[in-house]
Amino acid sequence: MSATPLSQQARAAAPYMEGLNPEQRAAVEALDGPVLVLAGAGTGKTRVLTTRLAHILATGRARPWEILCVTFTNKAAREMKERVGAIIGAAVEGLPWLGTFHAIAAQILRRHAELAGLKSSFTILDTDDQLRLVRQVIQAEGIDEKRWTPRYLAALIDGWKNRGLTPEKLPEDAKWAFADGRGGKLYALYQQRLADLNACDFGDLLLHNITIFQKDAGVLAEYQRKFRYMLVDEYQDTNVAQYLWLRLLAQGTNNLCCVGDDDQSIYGWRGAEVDNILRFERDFPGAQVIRLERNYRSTGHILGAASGLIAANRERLGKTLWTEAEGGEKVQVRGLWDGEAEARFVAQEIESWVSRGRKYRDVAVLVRAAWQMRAFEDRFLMLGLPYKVIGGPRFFERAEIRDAHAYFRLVLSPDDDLAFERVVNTPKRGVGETTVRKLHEAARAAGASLAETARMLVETDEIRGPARAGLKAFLRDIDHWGSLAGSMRHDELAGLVLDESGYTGMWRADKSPQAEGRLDNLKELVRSMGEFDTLEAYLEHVALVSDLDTASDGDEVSLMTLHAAKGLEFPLVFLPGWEETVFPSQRALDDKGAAALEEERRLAYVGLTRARERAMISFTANRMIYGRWQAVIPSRFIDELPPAHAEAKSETGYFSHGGAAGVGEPAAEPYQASYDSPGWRRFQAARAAGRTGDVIDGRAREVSSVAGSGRWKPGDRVFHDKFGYGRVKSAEGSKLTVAFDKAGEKKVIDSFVRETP
DNA sequence: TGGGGGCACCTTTTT
DNA sequence: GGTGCCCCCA
Repeated sequence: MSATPLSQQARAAAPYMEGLNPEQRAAVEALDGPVLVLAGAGTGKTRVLTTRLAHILATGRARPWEILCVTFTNKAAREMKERVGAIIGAAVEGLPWLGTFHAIAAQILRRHAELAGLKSSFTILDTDDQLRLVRQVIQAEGIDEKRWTPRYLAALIDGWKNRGLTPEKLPEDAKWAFADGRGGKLYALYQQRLADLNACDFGDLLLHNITIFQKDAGVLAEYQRKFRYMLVDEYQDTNVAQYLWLRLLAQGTNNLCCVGDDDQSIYGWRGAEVDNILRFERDFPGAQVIRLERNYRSTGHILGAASGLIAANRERLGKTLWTEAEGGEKVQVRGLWDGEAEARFVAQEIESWVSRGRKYRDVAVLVRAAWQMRAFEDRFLMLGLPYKVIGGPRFFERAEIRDAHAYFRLVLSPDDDLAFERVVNTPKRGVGETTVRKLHEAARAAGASLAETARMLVETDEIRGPARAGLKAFLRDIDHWGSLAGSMRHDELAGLVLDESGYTGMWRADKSPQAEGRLDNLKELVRSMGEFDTLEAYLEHVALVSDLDTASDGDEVSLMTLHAAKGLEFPLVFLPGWEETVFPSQRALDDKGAAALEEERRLAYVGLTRARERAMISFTANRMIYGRWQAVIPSRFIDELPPAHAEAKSETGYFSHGGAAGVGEPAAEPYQASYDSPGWRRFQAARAAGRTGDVIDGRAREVSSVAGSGRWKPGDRVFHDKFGYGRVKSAEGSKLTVAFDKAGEKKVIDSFVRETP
């Protein structure tokens, strides 16, 4: 027997390599120099990433603390830790530099805070605190905050930070984006306020890192030496600041491996630059590019439909995904009357799926915007169909949780002005706006914190009456809790603070229906604190994590936005609301034009590629948006689906028989339309001619959408989803009176469509 | 100071 | 349609 080649021996010695395809193996073994792994949807990206990490460790190329591994979400970081741990069987605690961009940047910043003008105990502000601070800066400058809103400035500052721009580096023209050229000054003032508070916002974590690295060559060199291998997940979603940060660090060993998919870049509106991934080979000369193109997730038709769709994008590197699971079901496209009909349809399909022995948990409904969820929730609740909303209101962003955190922050540092301001009058202590303004002014004059200032003023006659008593009690409480901090378990202390402050009492006295839920949340909060060693550790955690783990493994349908669905997969996926203005979102198109359209298309691509076995797209003719009826036309993305992989079906007859926006005789029998059916062609023709139906909101003051007021004449024949056929009796202003054939009664209705002759 | 009524607003949201 | 916010009044 001939000797086994060495390479094969090495592979045999590495069981974790078992089952990898050649591309995946190449991505794991390309260890020298920059590497870009273009990993299409469902091609085993996480597997490659974790195996690569294990491989680096197993071959002794680096020790655990010499690897930097960055993800975007805590969930991804956690999953990675678990999977690496499972492969190498070692204590994954030994991977201290595996985490999110922000967590790692915070870790580095705490070590060198003084180089950024902070103390290492700095607090990390959330968006709410950030907004309040921006408002204060605007007010202090005497700028009209109606005309120039804090929200807008906060968004600008965020954008600048995402692009790695400190106030000093801000280009002249950028300053003109706010308050007649005062944008730059306000930005600088905001940064000064942050420094005074020993605080930073999310954007600062990376920005300060970059500043430190650029200012102090010694510190940079330390990290460049330390990180012998660098791995980055979801590279297509990095922003300029993250790119700069990575590039600075990578200049040491140059062993940077980025994994991503340009076709799944969907966070451009948050500052992500697809350009980073498109430019990789130029940014990192000598880079290897490895494509993972074998898809293990979806059927051939689903993959074909998704690939056909994404091919319409110009800005992409290009991949050809393939699968051995050829065939399967074509992607189905359904036209429906309105959102209610769509929800009925989806629910019915789910029930029939389950009646065939499948699970609710195998199903996901993916919407473009959160408001679309309501119609589905209503229907699911009515039917008792089990579902869960993923990524709903965030636990740590709820008012009661943030109030509680403010109390905890005060216990640790009474000089935390933002926390002080937040809860000084919650519950009511008679300390109103006037008193707080007085404190602010005095604090500014004295260069002291609000708490310090309050201590002084309550001893004078500046503050009198209930405000004085309230403040005194508040300060006394803070001191009292602070003195307990050393000697008590922090979760017990937390419960005590919430009780003694009267905060839980406030909610107990509240008779509104939400109050009970808020009390539950507070209880859950105190419970979850027990999982941390100290109050400080807990607060650091919540600052960098957006939500509690709500890992429920119940048998429930998942309802979420397309954004929230990235990284997930389901046997059956519903993609409702594929209508122009909804998806692609008109708002996005208005803001950013062609680039936004490509991003919307990528979002559609992400949606489709979540499906393993079956994908169902639907659209409606009438959509209620913000209480307004709108006539809508099918999304252009539907036209871009290759007919070889998608088919249009209709059982309602709305669009298959439709003249305009699906108005017409309901089909006598379930009607199966294909892509070139007469009904589909009529529908397209009506759409091309702009005849999309006239829609009236019976209660609105004016006729909405394409409907022209006064275009209705007595005798017009109309069709309504609920009431069937009818004739217009009178049309005065926006009020229409219609007699329906079936019911034979006159009635003003919410919406209907005029039949096209 | 605080509550109630009127009114503008309204995408997506990894940290 | 629903909600958060502002203003006005008690």
